[in-house]
Amino acid sequence: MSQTKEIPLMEKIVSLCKRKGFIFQSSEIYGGINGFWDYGPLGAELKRNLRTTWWNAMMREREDVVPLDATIIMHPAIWKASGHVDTFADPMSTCKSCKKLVRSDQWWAMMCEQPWVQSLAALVEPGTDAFHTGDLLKWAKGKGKQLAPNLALVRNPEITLSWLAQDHEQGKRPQDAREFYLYLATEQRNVTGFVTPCPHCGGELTEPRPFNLMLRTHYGPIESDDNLCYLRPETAQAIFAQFKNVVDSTRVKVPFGIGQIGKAFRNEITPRNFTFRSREFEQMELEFFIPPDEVVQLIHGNVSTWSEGADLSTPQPNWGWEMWHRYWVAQRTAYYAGIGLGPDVLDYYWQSKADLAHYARACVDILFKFPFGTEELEGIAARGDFDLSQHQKHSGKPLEVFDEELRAAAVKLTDEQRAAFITKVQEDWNDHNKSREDATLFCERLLKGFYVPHVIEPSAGLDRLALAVLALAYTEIEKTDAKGAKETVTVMRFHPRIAPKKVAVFPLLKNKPELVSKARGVYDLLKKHLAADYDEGGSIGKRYARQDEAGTPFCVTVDFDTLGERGPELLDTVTLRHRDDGSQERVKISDLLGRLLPLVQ
RNA sequence: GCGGGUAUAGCUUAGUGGUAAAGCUCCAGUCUUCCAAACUGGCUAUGAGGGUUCGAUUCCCUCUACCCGCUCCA
Repeated sequence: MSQTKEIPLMEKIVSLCKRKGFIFQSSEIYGGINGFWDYGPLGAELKRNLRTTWWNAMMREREDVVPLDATIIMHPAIWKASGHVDTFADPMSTCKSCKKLVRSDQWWAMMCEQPWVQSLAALVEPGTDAFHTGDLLKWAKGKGKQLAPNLALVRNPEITLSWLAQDHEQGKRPQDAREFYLYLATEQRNVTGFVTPCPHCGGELTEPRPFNLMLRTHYGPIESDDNLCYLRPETAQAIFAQFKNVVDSTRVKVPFGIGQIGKAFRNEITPRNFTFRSREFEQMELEFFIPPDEVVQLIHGNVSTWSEGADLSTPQPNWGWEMWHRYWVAQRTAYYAGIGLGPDVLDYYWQSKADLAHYARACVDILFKFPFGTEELEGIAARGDFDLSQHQKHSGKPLEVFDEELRAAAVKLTDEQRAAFITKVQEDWNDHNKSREDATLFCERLLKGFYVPHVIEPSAGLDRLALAVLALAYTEIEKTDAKGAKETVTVMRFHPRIAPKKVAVFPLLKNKPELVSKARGVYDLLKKHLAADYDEGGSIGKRYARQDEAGTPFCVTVDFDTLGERGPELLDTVTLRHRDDGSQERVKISDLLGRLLPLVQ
């Protein structure tokens, strides 16, 4: 069979996911539902394994992180405090001409970057809004035609400019540059009112429509505004909301973390790329609480900041936020390497100051090279004390911790040292646009031993990780069969730790009862400790191929040697076959678990 | 939400205004001593709803889902 066209890799992966039971479309028999995906038998195991690796690496194997499992629906005030009610309702406009989507809050910023706006700005006298109608007319017929073809000024310069002239005669002039562009975009002002121009082509933008990205529901049987609530758009906020309870119930001390794995929901505008962006997804989030640098300074007399090559292996008491942030990037990188995602498939994107949310100090995205592009797998943000402070403010409940060392250090300060410390904090905070009052209050509490911890947030998407792992595992091998015909076989090369099934057991032949019962026995032995599979259908080669597609790293075959037919030295030994190179070795049944368990755990 | 494309079995494809074909997969059996063997038999499909028509999988409309762009960033 000659392949007439090359099927894109992503389509092959989607097809395999369905065929083998990794991922199905949600509600498929009813036509499916946009942005929702189900995990089939193999996918459910795969995801569970990934979840477990995160849980173990982030919590079980550490002394300083504890878990939480909070509800999906929480008090709606949480989302007010976190800012999601506001920021997740971005109003958007569509251009009636070029159909592009524009976020209303970014309209002016986009405008300023456009060549047509910049070339127009050159015609307007800086600072005065003074301009020559002749210049504008000339622009409209020349540059404007190329740069902003759908702008009213370009399509119909005389009429458009007449409004400007008319207002001008009456002493009205555009208040600012923004309004100036509204004039230039408006042709029939008496009919349409002012038109907002599309930054891309100058065409007319629709009225902004709200895009609320949170899914809503109501608690209680009667729907009303009083019981409106949201399905959480992230798991993180529950951690902040329960921060105090965790601190009070577990004897944790800063620095420490709270981790959580759970579902989150976002009404994405366009779910896309298979499960990569879906409306219901699972997050694995850690909020790691650290002392503010000011606290570290006071207790230790210095703050360790990051420099190239700094040792990030073991946390130090004098680490500042920057070190902790880098530390978690290193930790997460090591985690990914441990499940097979090495440096060759990962990338990092350090957000620039302009990209950062206003409260964030730094954020790095860990990216994976997906078949459809290099996209985010996890974000690691240094969020300062924004979240806890917001909840402290909105709830009215103190979310500070008390640090005995801190108080002891503060007590030792002389009055001059205290004053100098406070002045220094006020200056530093001023540089970050924070008020002097806030700084003073912060110092007051701090010198008594109280502070609101800062947070480093490694936040990973489980579904994205599952997709990454599927994409990475997918391998096609060209084979030539006995007749010389070429065929392509698929092998899912999962890291053994995350493979859905660890081992499959076969009798060499299914019509020999002795082989079957022996193989069953081996299967019963293994399945108590490993995700194991038993198969006696088809030929031995077919069974290997089936397991290769499922990504099972090991197959065990019971043959006549196992029964001792060729002598006692091979009695109770089996063939252990390795997925990736097809190699085989002879292993005693009693040694199997000892061999396999270390490889898959 | 807007624009473009797609929709036939579990998968990959064929085909037709007159009741859908094939390969692979899957299941059962015969056989088979280690990488999708062979043989026999079997299950399974025109995304949903309307319209035109004597008759629609085929033509038209609507919806849904998927893919590509605008947008988004766990």
